Amino acid sequence: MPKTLHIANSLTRKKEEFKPIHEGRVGMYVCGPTVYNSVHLGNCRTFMSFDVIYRYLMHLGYKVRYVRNITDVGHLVGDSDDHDAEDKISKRARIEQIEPMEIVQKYTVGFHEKMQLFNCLPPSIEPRATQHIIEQIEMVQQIIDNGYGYEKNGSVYFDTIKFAKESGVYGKLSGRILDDLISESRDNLKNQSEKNHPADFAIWMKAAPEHIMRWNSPWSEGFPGWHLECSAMSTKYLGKTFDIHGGGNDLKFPHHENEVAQNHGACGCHPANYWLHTNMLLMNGAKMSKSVGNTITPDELIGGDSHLISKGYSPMVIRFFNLQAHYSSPLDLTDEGLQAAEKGYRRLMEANKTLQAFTHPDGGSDGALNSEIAKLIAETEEEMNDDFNTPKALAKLFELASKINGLKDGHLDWEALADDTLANLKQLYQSYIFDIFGLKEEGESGGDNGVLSGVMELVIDLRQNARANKDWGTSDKIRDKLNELNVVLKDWKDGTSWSVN
RNA sequence: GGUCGGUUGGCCGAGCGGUUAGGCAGAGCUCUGCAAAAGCUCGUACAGCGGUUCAAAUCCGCUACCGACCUCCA
Repeated sequence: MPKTLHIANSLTRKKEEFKPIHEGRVGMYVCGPTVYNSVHLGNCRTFMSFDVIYRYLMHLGYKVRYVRNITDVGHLVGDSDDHDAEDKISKRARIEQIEPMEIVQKYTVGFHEKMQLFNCLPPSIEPRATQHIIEQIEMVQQIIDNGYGYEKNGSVYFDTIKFAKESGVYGKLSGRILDDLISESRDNLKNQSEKNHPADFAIWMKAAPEHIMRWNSPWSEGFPGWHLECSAMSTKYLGKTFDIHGGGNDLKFPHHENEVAQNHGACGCHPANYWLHTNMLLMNGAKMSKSVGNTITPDELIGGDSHLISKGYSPMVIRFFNLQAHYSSPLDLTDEGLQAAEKGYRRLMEANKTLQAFTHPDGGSDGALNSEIAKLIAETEEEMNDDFNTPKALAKLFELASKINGLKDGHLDWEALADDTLANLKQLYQSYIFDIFGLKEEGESGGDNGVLSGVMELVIDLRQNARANKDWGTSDKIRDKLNELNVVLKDWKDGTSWSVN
């Protein structure tokens, strides 16, 4: 387990020590959503994963500039380089019979709501493609000037084959083999319209007459290619070369590969030192897709409004569920798995409440328990340094939960625990659960001015009297009735605690 | 078809050469008026077949399944 942060770099396919370009600072770019529809649950997983990465980098003391774009133009339906292909936003606008920018607004707002629900921190900058048309046009020009772009009938294409041959870079990220790309031409050269080669891709597209979203450019009235926005905006806000580029692994090809090509083509340098790819969210063993019939929206998952699940799961349970798997592994969403996560989440939160309420009876000494706990604390940190291993770090927190419960239970001896170890443990739990994992307490009404707790104190007191008189009828009635109201009573040796479910 | 990756106990999911992952579920016990919670103990694993090694879930080969990408996708 490493003492310093190590990251699995998709570019090199190796785990490497993380070294930022500028000491103490990190620039991170993550491909955001195309806002033509409600957010896909898979999007949420990716952004939750990067949220934890963002939070952990800050925890390590880095000043992080986290850029996550909003794609609001250029993403086409179907064949991406076909003039008749429709822009995703435009298409939706036509269906809903409103302006494209109304679509963008509507689904951007919806996206932000979901991000907030899942407790994802907003990125430092959230640039939109339509706000950076000028930068994109400039980049197209640079690519042309450097000999990697060519214009045909108002559209501009990236000369992939030329770039691939000259740079030796193309295909590195996604593991494509250059020969395969080149030989592709024999198969479908015939039906290519304007491109010199099927592997070439549009960086500027001339708009068909009926195309609504269009801007003036030196080549035509048109719109930028999808891959271009990320190159242009990452360069603008993070520089020509920055630290981390992230996204779902389904973007590796062609999106990220083409992004790399564009950056090289424009400025002759590699955009990011470390590439991170999150893996897919599966539903009952397969990637969610409409044809398989295993899709579920965030709202349906939370509301329990789907035949795929037996009940609704809260956003924090879903977040916890996500933390139990490594970001680079596929995660299978199942009803049983979610139920397990729900209980695990509660157990962890309960342990934290117990822990934070601890006061050390007497300054303990350095016993076996002390070193055991100190070791687990250190290991938690090291697990996160190992490529953000949240499931492993979480496992350590659970091992610590046993210790916490043991102390509360009287099973473990306070004498064997030193004051500063307890303080460290409190600090660890607090920062991991809330700051790094981004979990939070749920179902807390708040703002009742302590009325509820006052009432509960009274009720528990009355019930305590009944119990003292062995009036089990009354005491059980109170407990049962409260249970119906989702208030759970637990009788401990030294009193009764309550919580709202 | 091509290219990657995966196959771990009832379920989810870590580990990637020697050591308990963890969560959930299950069994027994302790505590308790009962319950809940908690604690203690326990069981069932590394797809199959070969190989390398003192030692393999972990490395290599083959086979069988599964998935992703190759076309829009987080």
